[in-house]
Amino acid sequence: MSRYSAAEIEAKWQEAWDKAGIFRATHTDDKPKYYVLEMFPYPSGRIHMGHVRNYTMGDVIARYKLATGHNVLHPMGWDAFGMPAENAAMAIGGHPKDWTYQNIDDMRAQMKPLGLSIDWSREFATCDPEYYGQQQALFLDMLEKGLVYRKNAVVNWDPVDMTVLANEQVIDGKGWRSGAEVERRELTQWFFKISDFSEELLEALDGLDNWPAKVRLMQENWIGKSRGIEIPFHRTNGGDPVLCYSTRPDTMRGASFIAISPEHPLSRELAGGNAELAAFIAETRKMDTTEAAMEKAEKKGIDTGITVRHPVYPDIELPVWVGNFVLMDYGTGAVFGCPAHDQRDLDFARKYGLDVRNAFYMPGDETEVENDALVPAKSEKVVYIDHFAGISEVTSQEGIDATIDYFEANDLGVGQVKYRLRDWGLSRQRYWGCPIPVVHCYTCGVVPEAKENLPVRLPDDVTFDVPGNPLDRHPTWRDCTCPKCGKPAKRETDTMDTFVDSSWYFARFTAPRAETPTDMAEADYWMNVDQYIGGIEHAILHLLYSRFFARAMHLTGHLPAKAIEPFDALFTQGMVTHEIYQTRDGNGRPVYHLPEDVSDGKIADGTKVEIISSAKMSKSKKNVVDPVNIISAYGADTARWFVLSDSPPERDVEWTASGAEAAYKHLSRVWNLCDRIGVMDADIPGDGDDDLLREMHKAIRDVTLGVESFGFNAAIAKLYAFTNVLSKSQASMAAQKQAIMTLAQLMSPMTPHLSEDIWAHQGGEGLIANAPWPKADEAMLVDQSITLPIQINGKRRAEISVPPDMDKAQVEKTALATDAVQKALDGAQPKKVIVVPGRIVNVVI
RNA sequence: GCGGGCGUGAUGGAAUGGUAGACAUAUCAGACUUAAAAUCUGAAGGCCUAAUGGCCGUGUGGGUUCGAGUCCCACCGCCCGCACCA
Repeated sequence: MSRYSAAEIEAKWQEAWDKAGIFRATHTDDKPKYYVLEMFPYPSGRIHMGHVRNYTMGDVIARYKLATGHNVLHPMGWDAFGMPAENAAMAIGGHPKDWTYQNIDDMRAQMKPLGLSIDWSREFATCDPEYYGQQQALFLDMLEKGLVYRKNAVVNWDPVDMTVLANEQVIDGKGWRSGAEVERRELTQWFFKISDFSEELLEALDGLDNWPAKVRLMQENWIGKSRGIEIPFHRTNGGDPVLCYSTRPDTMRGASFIAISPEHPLSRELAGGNAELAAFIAETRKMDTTEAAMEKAEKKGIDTGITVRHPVYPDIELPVWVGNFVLMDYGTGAVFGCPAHDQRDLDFARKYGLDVRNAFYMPGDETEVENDALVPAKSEKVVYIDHFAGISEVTSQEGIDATIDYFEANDLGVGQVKYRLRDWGLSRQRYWGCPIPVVHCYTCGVVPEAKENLPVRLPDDVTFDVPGNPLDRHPTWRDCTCPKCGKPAKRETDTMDTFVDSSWYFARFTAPRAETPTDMAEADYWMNVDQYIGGIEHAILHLLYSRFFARAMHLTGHLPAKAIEPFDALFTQGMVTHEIYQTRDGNGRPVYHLPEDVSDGKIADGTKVEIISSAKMSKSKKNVVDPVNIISAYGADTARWFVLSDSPPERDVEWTASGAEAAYKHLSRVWNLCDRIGVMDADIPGDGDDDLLREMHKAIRDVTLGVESFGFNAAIAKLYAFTNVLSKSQASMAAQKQAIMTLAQLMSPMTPHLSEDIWAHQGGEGLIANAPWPKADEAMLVDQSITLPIQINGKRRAEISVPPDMDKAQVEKTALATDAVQKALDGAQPKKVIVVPGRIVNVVI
């Protein structure tokens, strides 16, 4: 008897698939196409279990679709630009390009043994000039269509390193390397006009039926449509009115101050003659640029001394403050504060001694607001106090609408629909990204690079020994000639946000070697992505940007109209987690240990480790398991089987050594089962063939349903159960052979190598990867009899065994005749009997 | 702070509003073995009971329903995103 040797069979079948070329995707019209895509990886150097889980899920779908007669496109590439390559160059020397391509080679080598059904002939990296050159062409087309423009925007500036910092490089308001206080600095930068598409991106969410509802909701909130009003507040002693935007104009009666952003033109103007104000504005510049930091920071303000008149209660004068919590990017950069109905405004008012005035009460409760703002739901009824539009007890929503109508009718303001969504700033002051293909001509100004000069290649001869962007100090690259007038010009030294690279790669996969960004015939055939799979962390930015890009590519003639929503179905998978093992050093600081260095809860020197509950695998906590080690110990099929079992795909899965071991044992059991069935006589008449085949058809039904609905864990549980039935079965060899071959087929999307081997062993024809998916026989799914639980007042008290097709009246009669029901009734009549056919009987007494 | 999600045995989890705990891990018992490992068989939510059986039980509190893990409301805890991380 042979033993299950994963290493041997996996290499063998991977070679067989390669030789047969069955995963090569070609455009043919005799089969329906199916495009399955997993979010491509950043080439950090090693694959991790999260990748294994993501690609295994995609592979299950791809292989299942192949077996169900589809022409499958399942590509893979590399999201290869980004900061880590530059950080590595700074930390350990070398060149970002060498580092990146080496990592890609390493990761491809680690990925191949997984046996994924990927068409490697379509592979590319976003840092290939062939890719980013096409991206530059796209950029120029978008520029021509007016989808790109320049404006000033704020960045995190490290005054010591003299460089722009990403948000993640700002720790507690300080630069991660220099430790210097980070400042906000304005630079002229390139923007995509995604805000022009706010309404469309919002409305189209409705059609994305196969996206998780939570992702659609998150995008809806991100776009943040609101109906409000712009109200000019006239200054009491002259000057331009202060234009405020509000979504709650119904609270106007409670307005007690105006707050403007530190970046508001009026703030800047006043700062000129007001040292205290100038200092305050300078202080707010030392806040980092993240929204979370802004929101969490203490709300501070300074009185400008200016006052404005309330538009409907002219005796009320409101002070104008500069507030660090007012965003210049949203609305008009100025708001009126209504402390009674907004907690933030209330805190601000209490801090600075400003008035608090209710605009409404709750019906029957005329208490003035003290410490808790009164913020009822918009659908709740409130009683407005002395409202100028004459309304009294209505919902807040009706109050808002009535107020806007009144303001518009009396020329006091203009109703406005606004979106929270801001334009997408794509400029990055970094080397390792796609160069923005424009030049700054000393004569003509900003001039797009000529298309025949693309790609604008990154120069290779750069160093990272001095801070800042190497492109900025590279004279031969930076200095160029103007494509328009031929006179001297300076190349744009900013590169593109890496989100640009990942916003259209799915389209490029349809024709990865095309001389234009896409080949319309191929894009028309392969688009859309039928199933997209990736992490929930991309729910907003990457997916929203891709939706915008698909529209932009349609407008510039690079995608057909049907592809403006590029992802038909989206699945967001959970993370792979692991326990954290730590000991303490002499100073009591934690020291982390790799799982492979811990046995029996101890490290090599015998010290006991503290176990911290499972968290996302991360290098810093050392709670990582290297897939390469797992594959060499147990094989790819075990790794694939385990990451799919136990947890539902959308939830986190905890990697445990015992779980991996169990997966391996199970696959060995299946292998041994196949071996046994192979060696016994095929003619032994058996017992219970019908029972075994009935279970087999149920397994076909359940596993098919599981694979189609991303219930991989449930499908695997069913496969365990069916294997248990088969291993105990006394059925004839013919029936057992049929059962094991079907089992191999049902397992083949998850454990393709083992399944091929069983298939070959049992004399199956060709490759199992090409074999048509089994179909469940309806007639075999019906049981001879079913067990119905009998409830009395909703509690289970008995059960009856009845034929599945017994009619309701007969079921009721049988149920009422049981001892438990008779005893409970004690001669009385039941109040009600509920019979749910095939499910349950409930007797209400 | 804002937006989104999750919460079920010792553990991971299963359950179209219809028998809560499928399947697996860990545990315990038995078989095989000189022994161990491996393998195979079986037990098992908690409490009470000799047993039959009963009571309790899906983060907490309330509600809808003949019936709630599932739907609604409030609260608690944990996780993710917040626009220059990918």
